[in-house]
Amino acid sequence: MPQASETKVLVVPSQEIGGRLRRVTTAGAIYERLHANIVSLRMPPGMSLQEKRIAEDFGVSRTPVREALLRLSESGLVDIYPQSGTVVSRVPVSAIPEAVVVRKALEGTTVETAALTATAADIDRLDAIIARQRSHAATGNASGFHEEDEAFHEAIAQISGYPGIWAILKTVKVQIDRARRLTLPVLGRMDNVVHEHIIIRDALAAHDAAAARAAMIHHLSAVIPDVDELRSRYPDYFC
Amino acid sequence: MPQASETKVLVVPSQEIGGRLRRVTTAGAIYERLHANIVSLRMPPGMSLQEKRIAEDFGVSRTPVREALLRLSESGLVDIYPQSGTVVSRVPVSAIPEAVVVRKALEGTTVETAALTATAADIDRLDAIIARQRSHAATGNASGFHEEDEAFHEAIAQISGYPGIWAILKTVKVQIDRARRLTLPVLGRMDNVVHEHIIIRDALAAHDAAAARAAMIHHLSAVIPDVDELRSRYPDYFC
DNA sequence: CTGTGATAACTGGTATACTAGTATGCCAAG
DNA sequence: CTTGGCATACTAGTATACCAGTTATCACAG
Repeated sequence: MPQASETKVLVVPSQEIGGRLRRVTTAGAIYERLHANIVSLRMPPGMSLQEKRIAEDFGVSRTPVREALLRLSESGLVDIYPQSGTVVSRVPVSAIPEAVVVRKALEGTTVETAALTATAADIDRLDAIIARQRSHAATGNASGFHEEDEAFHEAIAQISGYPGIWAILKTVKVQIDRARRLTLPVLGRMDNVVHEHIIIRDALAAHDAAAARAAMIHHLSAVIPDVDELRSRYPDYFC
Repeated sequence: MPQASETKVLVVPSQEIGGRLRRVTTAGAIYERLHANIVSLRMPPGMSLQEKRIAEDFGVSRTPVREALLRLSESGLVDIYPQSGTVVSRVPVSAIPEAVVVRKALEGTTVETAALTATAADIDRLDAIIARQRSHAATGNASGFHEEDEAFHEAIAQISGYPGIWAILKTVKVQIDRARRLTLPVLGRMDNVVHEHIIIRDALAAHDAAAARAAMIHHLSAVIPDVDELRSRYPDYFC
């Protein structure tokens, strides 16, 4: 029962320094936690959730828990059946290819634009991310690797001048990430990813929009999880 | 005070027949209403909202109102300042060009794919939509026209086999629509839209993916509101 | 043994009460 | 007249209580 790992009482920092003057809210903190648990599959698809139970685990009332669950349901990570129950959503198999298509369309555009506008400082930023990612690949730090992977793609969106596109991509990526988490991390794949990132970086540095787009499309095509195989191995996790 | 138009008590149908077994919830109904009011600018950007006030107007408690406002804040239509207040969000000017870019990228892809897969029945469906839209243009029915416009673009997403992409587009379109609502409806523009739709339809019928994409990109480029002009005319509505 | 219906034990939805930050305006001190 | 500080009247965030469906159970009739 994965939820048992949440028995510790939630601690909400009274103030968040992060530039924003926005207070960290209990509901938001719970959202973050549940979100992380679902994406990491510690709360697997199909797991039933109860507002009351979660509230007790976190040591808060049902209200903030409820708000967190509502947000998660908007993200498609939980399904709420009124008066009946709430479950961690199964990964909709149809969403996987769709998500890949969206990524190709959107990231193809951002990387193309970024190729035209990238400055030397931008390239330096990408190099720093790639360096960190390479070291994580060397030490087999999968979560750190994934973090820098996201940073790389987000950075390109920012360089392109369309940072809001990354927000869209994050919500789309989530389903892909859940499916990918089921495939055992292939160590060799990490090195490939780094290599593909470097190709993209080089195209950006050379201001070659077409090459950048092609490299990005290729990169995104290489990471499609084999849905059929996953579906047969974890039938309960998909729908 | 636009909110005065909401003094009538909210009526929640006890059951929704719409195929889904999902009960219509008070919070959902309030969300729909507020969403419509914001997009239609009956609640203009910058207007301050209060949970208590809205709850009284609808004749319900604060809870469902609060849930509706939380969903709206996720959609970027309201800004919630904890312990301070809630306002209808200003249209972020930077979001307009970004939204157009997203539409081009995503709809360029869907229309391209749809060109390859469209059946005769699909084309008939588009023709029906176009016919209705033309009649709305003739009678000057702006809201009906807009409805069919959305139906046209949604239909293409469905034909392409990526219906989920339309869900993304809806959330993106909302800011464009708010800005566009400020420009007086140009009657001539409606006829242009119908004409552009027909060009897209013809390309789909001919299974010409490249022409379809080009027609869609052109169509989407033609409807960009003049942000600078709007900004100077309605300074309070943008940020 | 099996199908069926009353019922009890859940679920999430809503209403209300309370807490704790925030903005505002008044008043006094300079 | 300006300005600093404090009292007050807000706001949204959270806790609790209650309501209305849904589902599972189990006794009982066939």
